[in-house]
Amino acid sequence: MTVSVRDVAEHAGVSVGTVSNVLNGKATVRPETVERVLAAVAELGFVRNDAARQLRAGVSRSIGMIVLDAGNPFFTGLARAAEQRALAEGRAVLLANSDEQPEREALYLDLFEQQRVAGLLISPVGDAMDRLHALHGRGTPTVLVDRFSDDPGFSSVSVDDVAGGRMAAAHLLETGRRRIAFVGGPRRLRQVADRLRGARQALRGRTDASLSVLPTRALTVDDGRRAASELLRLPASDRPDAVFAANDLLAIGVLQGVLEERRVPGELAIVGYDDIPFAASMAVPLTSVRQPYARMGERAVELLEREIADPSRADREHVVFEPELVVRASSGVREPPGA
Amino acid sequence: MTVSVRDVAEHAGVSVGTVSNVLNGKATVRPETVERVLAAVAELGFVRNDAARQLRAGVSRSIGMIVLDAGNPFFTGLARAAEQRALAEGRAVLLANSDEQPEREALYLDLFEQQRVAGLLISPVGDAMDRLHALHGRGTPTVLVDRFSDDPGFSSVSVDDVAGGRMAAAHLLETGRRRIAFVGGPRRLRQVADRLRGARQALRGRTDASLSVLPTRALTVDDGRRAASELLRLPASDRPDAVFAANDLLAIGVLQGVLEERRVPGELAIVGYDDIPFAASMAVPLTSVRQPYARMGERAVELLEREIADPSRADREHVVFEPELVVRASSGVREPPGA
DNA sequence: CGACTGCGATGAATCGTTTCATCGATCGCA
DNA sequence: TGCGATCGATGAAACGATTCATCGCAGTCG
Repeated sequence: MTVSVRDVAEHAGVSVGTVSNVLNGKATVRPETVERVLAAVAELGFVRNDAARQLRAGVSRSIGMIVLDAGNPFFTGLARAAEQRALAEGRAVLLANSDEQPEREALYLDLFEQQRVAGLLISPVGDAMDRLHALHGRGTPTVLVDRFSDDPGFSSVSVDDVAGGRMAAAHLLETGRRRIAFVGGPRRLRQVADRLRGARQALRGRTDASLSVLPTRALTVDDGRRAASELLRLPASDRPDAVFAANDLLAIGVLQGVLEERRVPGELAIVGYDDIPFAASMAVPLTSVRQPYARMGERAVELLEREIADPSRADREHVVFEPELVVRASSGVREPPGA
Repeated sequence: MTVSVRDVAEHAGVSVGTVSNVLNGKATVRPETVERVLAAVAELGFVRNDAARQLRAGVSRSIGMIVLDAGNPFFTGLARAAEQRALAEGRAVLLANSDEQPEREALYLDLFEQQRVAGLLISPVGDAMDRLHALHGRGTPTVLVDRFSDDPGFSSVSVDDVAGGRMAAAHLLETGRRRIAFVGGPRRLRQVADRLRGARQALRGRTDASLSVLPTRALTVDDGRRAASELLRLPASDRPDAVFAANDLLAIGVLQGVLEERRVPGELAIVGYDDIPFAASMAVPLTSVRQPYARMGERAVELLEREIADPSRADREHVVFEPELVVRASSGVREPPGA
């Protein structure tokens, strides 16, 4: 049924070892022999069996990447940059989506470890550190993405989410808002917890302002809509005058839900997080905290390559990027012309 | 270094065959033996080597999926639905992004074939049919996605893009537009060619209306912006009064580029394609042609499973979904309340 | 002329799992 | 008691590519 190196060898009148050498570009084969082998490969339609190769070689040439939400442009941008960088290194990136569910994350971790991927990039759901340690200890190079690792065992690439949260809340305070609602969840996601923490820091010591928390099940547009309808059901006296959403998808959902009944930004200012490409062109352009996702993806692959090349534990590195506040109309500030 | 079944067998005091039987849930093992083996597995931290398993079994349990643009919410939605459906079947989906580039597509086709994936879902870039035939002939079950196959060799799941294009253009004509510009490319993408063809059909026989074509390099927001600046550079007499964009990303780009200088929809109506979740909440909510991506993804996996189960060539099937026009403000029609 | 060198090519051993023919023990039944 | 059937368990063979010790041969040198 399947064509193997043995068939190719026979057809070309050489040994299997020679076929393998040709396939792998070893220098010790005479040009005319190379040609004969390649002709046989083409004629028989031979396709290398990667399982057999890997079995012998020990590891694959792919790296696995597990993101929290493949539907979020932030993560697809991150993945795209990582893929680009990895292809330059001759590696493919296999993308998996944990969907913020620990079970799905576990499933893909198993899959990737069984496949003996060369390395792993992951935005952990939150309680996966034990599993990751185990996997890491068994020899899978791992880099945490969008997650600062206090753990010296892992390299990581992250953005200072506490600072980002602080910037968002400070901006709202500066522009006169006093009743801020944080919309986001689940709390086990570090990103969510940190952004909330940052917002709390900005409020610290301010007796004239308050921060309430409206938890969501996930970070999606739908959850944002649901949050909006909850906000609208509140009696006017309890209603916030600003929303800080844990990411742009939520912010967009809130915007959609609130837009018909309430004036944004007049009565309700909105700030999101991630500055996804769509944020700028919303019905009310969204103020957001920008993360340099392209550089993050590249840097993550670079750290991973370094660990793959030398798994000695000496040189773990934690790269922390600074977020940047991008002010647009949704927070009630005139959009600067040309922005 | 690595722990193998042999080590587990030794540690549990059984044979390798028994370990394998336990691992695969074969019924012929005594419960207490099962327990002993599982204990050894846990204690030694054994992780099955998928390469070896596949080598023996012949094919993997994953299916490969190659999409044109992982940054497009339409494709991520499609992939997500496919993944959901495949997980129910006990299979993982490995997602790859051809980025509309034939070379990247070829690279991932090679990768997936070498990995002997159980099946393949693909939105081909356009000129890949020869390669696909070869791969298919060598035994990889394949289903074309978002691409009607005139080719009886492949099952396919698609939307009638010609009808979609017709609907979009007809809508613009009905609402009084006469100078329509089609923005999209590259033409080798069947989706682009078909939507344009549909638009042409709607214009057929109309001497009072015209359709010009503004080609783009790809289907991205950036290309849409570029197209917008080209449109704005035209002398007023040549300027179109409507744009039909080949997908929503382009349409959003056009909207962004045009918004400051020109009134949408007054002077320029815009219709997009895909109805991605962000379309409804744009600065000017986007009229678009909706595709049922979730059902498409599910159906594609179902067709693929059928072909995996029985690769006999009798029952290729071509599922064609009907698109649906969703009218919003960007085409100059009042958005119905509550929509 | 014989020993030596280096180039090309060889093919058996190897990776870790699954499969399957086989075996020993236990049990039921005549 | 003896025979076959059943249940659990065994372990060698097989999957297909890569590796590496080895070999034949031609050319070179002393």
